[in-house]
Amino acid sequence: TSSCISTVHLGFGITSLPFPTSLPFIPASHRWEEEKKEDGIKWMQLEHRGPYFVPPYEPLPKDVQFYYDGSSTLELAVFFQKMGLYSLFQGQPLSSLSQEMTSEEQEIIKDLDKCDFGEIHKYFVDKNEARKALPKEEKQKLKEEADKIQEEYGYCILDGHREKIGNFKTEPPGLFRGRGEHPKMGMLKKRIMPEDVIINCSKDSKIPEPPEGHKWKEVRFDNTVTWLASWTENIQNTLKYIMLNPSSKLKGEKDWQKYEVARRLKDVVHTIRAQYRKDWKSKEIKKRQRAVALYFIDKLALRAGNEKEEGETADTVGCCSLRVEHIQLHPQLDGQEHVVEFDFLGKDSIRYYNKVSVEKPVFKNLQLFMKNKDPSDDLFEHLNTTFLNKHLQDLMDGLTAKVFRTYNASITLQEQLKALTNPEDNVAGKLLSYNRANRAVAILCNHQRSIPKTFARSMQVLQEKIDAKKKQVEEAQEEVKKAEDEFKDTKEAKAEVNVEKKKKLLQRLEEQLARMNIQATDKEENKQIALGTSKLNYLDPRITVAWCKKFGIPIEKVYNKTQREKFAWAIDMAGEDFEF
DNA sequence: TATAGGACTTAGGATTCTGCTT
DNA sequence: AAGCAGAATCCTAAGTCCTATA
Repeated sequence: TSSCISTVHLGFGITSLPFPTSLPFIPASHRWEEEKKEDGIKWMQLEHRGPYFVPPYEPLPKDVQFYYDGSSTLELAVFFQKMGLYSLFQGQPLSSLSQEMTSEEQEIIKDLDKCDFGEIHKYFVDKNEARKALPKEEKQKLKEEADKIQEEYGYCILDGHREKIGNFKTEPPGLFRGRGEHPKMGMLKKRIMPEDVIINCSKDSKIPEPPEGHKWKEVRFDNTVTWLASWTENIQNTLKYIMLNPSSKLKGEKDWQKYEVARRLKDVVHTIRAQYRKDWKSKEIKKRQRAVALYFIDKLALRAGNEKEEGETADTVGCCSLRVEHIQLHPQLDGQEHVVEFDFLGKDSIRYYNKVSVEKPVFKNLQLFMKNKDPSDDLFEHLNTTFLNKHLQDLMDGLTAKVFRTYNASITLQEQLKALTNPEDNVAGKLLSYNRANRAVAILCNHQRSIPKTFARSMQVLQEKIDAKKKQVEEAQEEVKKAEDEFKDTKEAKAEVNVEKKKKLLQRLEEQLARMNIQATDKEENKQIALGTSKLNYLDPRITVAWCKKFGIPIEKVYNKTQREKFAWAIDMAGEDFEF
């Protein structure tokens, strides 16, 4: 049941949603008039230039050779070294690659260890160096050329407005790099040709021209979807799309709608929690499994966990697809009762590791679900995301498993901001509180990043600065003492002034040291946590906007240009008393 | 009811840019 | 001018959830 978009003229062109928001929206400007759209209709006019095709393969100069015991050059060899994947394939069979080689090549190339990419590698390293060393004017020229492409292909017209496109370039051919232990790692991703591409636009628009001598696979006029072009990629045989940038009205509206659904969950979440607690004792095992899974999704912000085709992707799971081997039960652990230890790979093969004390019925149910099962058996064998989401839909219109993540993330930010922000703090102190609130959410959602390569070094630099500052503080302390002694001896006014002066200096240095220590703590706490994902996808931007307004923080301190563009709707809409 | 296909959001890593220090 | 670190941006994989079909 998709929501119908009705028409109310809102400031920067966001049409209103079918459900009311708690705050009146005061239009900042009337940029355009909207026509009412029917249910499921996404646009009335769509015009664009089609995708920008990445430059064709450039053969290597004759003197740059790929060697295999003897010698031969092929495009594949270039991908190999260019993507730095060679080492991943050493000692492995060439099965996925052999289909890309000519039979002649297959006859020759049997063993990757005998492949010599040295010259090709050097060629690209040199080329890269040369590019970096280019004079300023040359670099400027390249920049202008890129800007021109962006200008020509990077925008479309949607319902009379020029909108930025998110990804207007076709993906270049290369070796597929999946995340984690991906069975298709290293397969050749084919070049996208115009003949592969479906164009979507409006009938009466200027239909994009395919590149000289080529044809589109199809041109269609489907205004029930938002994509501009699509093609099927050859690795997983799935569709890829060209879509609008998050700054666009279409995406902004959708984003707003997402948070409104999450806010509606806020009103009923207590009922839902009462319901699943009741269901823990249901006679039907299926209901019990659903209730325990929902508890995890709510409490731990786990993803739904759809089934995946085995052997096609890395072995990762979400809530419904958890297996017995992914949890361990501890009746007692570290002074806590009913502890569940989670250890599994989630989206992007990011490890989820957590020890959680759960309510007793949950623990008992888990023991029941695990009884007489192998480690590789499903924990919730009667459950899947369809069944769970159907149930959620009955509990609230538009409710699905992922709404809990949005809801819990946003409500956590709001609560944490309330708890952590000290009105007496300066801007830097308040921003630290904001980051901490943001971090609480990132931890909840398990948004991780690899520790930056430069982390240890930059931490060391900071530590050295702290040590130096400590020394300064100590010296200043001695200075104060010296000055005090002198004053005691002489009782001169000049000496008294000096004491005050030294004390002030000491105080300033101590403050600087405290700030540095905070910075170091912040850095350390943040090294493995990615704040960006929650900020961009889970936190209702109106909470942030309201917080900024309330405490006089300039919005640029928390949102960069791109983020301000994406959240333009919220910046216009939210007052300081906005409540999620 | 199961499955496949389709459309869309969410995700972390790689690359590029920026602004500072040396 | 070069070198660097951190921020911003780009890239595209990997999820969710819906609909159509058998």
